[in-house]
Order: sequence, then structure tokens, then C-alpha cells
Amino acid sequence: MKSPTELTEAFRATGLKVTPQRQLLFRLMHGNTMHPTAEVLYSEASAQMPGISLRTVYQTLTDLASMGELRLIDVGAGAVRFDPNVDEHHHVICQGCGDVRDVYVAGSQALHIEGLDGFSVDSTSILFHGSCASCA
Amino acid sequence: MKSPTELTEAFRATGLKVTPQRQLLFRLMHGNTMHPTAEVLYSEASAQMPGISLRTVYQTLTDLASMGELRLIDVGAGAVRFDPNVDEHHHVICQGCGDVRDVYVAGSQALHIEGLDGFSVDSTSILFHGSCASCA
DNA sequence: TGCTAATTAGCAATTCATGCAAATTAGCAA
DNA sequence: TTGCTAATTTGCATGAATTGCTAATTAGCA
Repeated sequence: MKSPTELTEAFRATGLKVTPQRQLLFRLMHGNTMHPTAEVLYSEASAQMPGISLRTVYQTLTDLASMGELRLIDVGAGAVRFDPNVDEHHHVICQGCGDVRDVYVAGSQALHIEGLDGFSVDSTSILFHGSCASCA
Repeated sequence: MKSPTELTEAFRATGLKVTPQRQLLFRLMHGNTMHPTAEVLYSEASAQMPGISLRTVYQTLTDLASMGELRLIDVGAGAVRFDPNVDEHHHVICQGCGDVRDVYVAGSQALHIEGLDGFSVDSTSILFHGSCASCA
């Protein structure tokens, strides 16, 4: 995702307001590799801005996602996670502790797929399930 | 998944009872390529067995899943889908109508993954997003 | 400084799924 | 065939995650 400064400009340019809540979330997400859920971000945001609402956190995150600045990750259990890395990449999740990491898969856009039955493919999401170094 | 007859034997052999509700779900799922949700199966089951409870449908499906007879598919939106195909395979989902198909990906277990950072991988789930022939 | 559309907060509502306890029943044994 | 008992089913309550709605607030511009 863009930097907080760039996002500020991009928002204003589109007629969107740059509120303190949004700025805080820009900062919390920028460069964040934790793949946090909305609840996690809400508690982090609350520490810096008591009274911010969970609703606003959800709102801002989904807004950023629909602008293409965040990627939503569904790991199959629990809440959706948000990822500021919007490059072509995929994820591993530790089945022990739930930790998620970004991974890069060579040739993930050129997989040989059988059984497409007329479907055309726009994008590919790969989720690897395994164990992290601590949980192994 | 095994055939209804084989499942009947397998259940009895484990001390589990073969109730009419379970038999119905065995039949509804066997060879089913629709990737139905629990709600869909509940309405199909209700047509043949009025009064069957949604709770029982969920219970039986998750029991079958934990026996390895069904695969759970999370497509990132809406309810979990159930798949009697337990071979190594993956899925395409049509972003228009939500239709899901099984697909086979050559070499999906030998992908070159970068950034694993000490994680070991046990299994891989690939979800392709696209459009089906009708929605294209 | 004021205006106005955008945003926030906060609570209700929804969706999907599981927990629980009472009533029922499959499968076995006599 | 009958009765027993543990397994199962129901049905309702509960829970987690997320969205809908609306009044109150506020950013950004004139």
C-alpha cells in the first residue's frame, strides 16, 4: 500500500476526507507484516486513540481494500486479515499459532490447470498450511 | 468419499450409529460436485425428510469431514462448502454466480516457495478466481 | 467563519456456526 | 421380541465476525 503521505494526497484528490482515524490506520497498516485482523487493529488503534470505533476500523480497512491498497486474506478460520502487501504473493499459515507470512511462488500465474470447464481465471490465491519454526 | 454402503459399514465398525439422517446425507453428498453449503444440503435434505434439523446437517458434515470423508472449502465469502472429492485437487470460483468447480493442478505439491522463513508446509490450497462460461 | 457533504460512533441486525440439555433411537444382548 | 444404554437428534440459546443504519460530528473549501 502507499505511504501515509501518499494516501493522504490520494484521498484528498478523490474528495475523500483525511480524518485522524484514517491517518492512524494508514500508519498502523503501512509496512505491517503481521496480517492483523480488524479487532487487532482496533485494539492497537484504541491505544493511541481511545474512543475510536470498531466500525470505523472496519470501514476504513474495507475502503482501503476496495481502493486496492490492502489485500484481504481469508485463512479459513477466524476473522479476515488485512495485508498492505499488494504485490503478487501468497501466504503460509501456521496451524499451531495462526501466524501468517507472505510467500512468493515462482510461476504461480502460469500453473497448468485441468478441469477448468470453460472458466477463465483472473487471479490465484495460494494458501500453504504448515508449522512455523516455533511450533514445529 | 466412500459410498453410502461403505460408510454404513465404516460407521458401524467404529461404534457409530447409522441413522436415517446420516444415510440421507451420505446419499446427498456421494458424487456431489455442487460444493454445497450446509444450508443448501439442509433444504435438499428437508425435501426428503421434513423435520430434519439444520444442527444435524452441520453435525454430520463436520463428522464426515473429521473422518476425512469430506473436504471443507472456504471460498472467502458466505458459508463453508463441502466437497466429497478428497483427492489432491483445488478449486475455481466464478465471481459472478459463485459456482465452484474442482480443478487439478500439475505440480501443486512441488511449487517453488520463497520466504518460508522456517515454516514447513503440510498442505496447499489453491483457489482460482474467475468467470464461468455463463457469466463470462 | 460558515457551509455541506463526508465521516464517525454506537447500537441494532445479520449470517454462519457451535454449545447445550432434553428427548429420541440404533444396535446389541438377553 | 423386549429392554437397555450410549449415541444421536432437536431446538433453542449463544457466539463470532461483520454490516446496516442514523444521528451527531467534522474536514475541507468558499
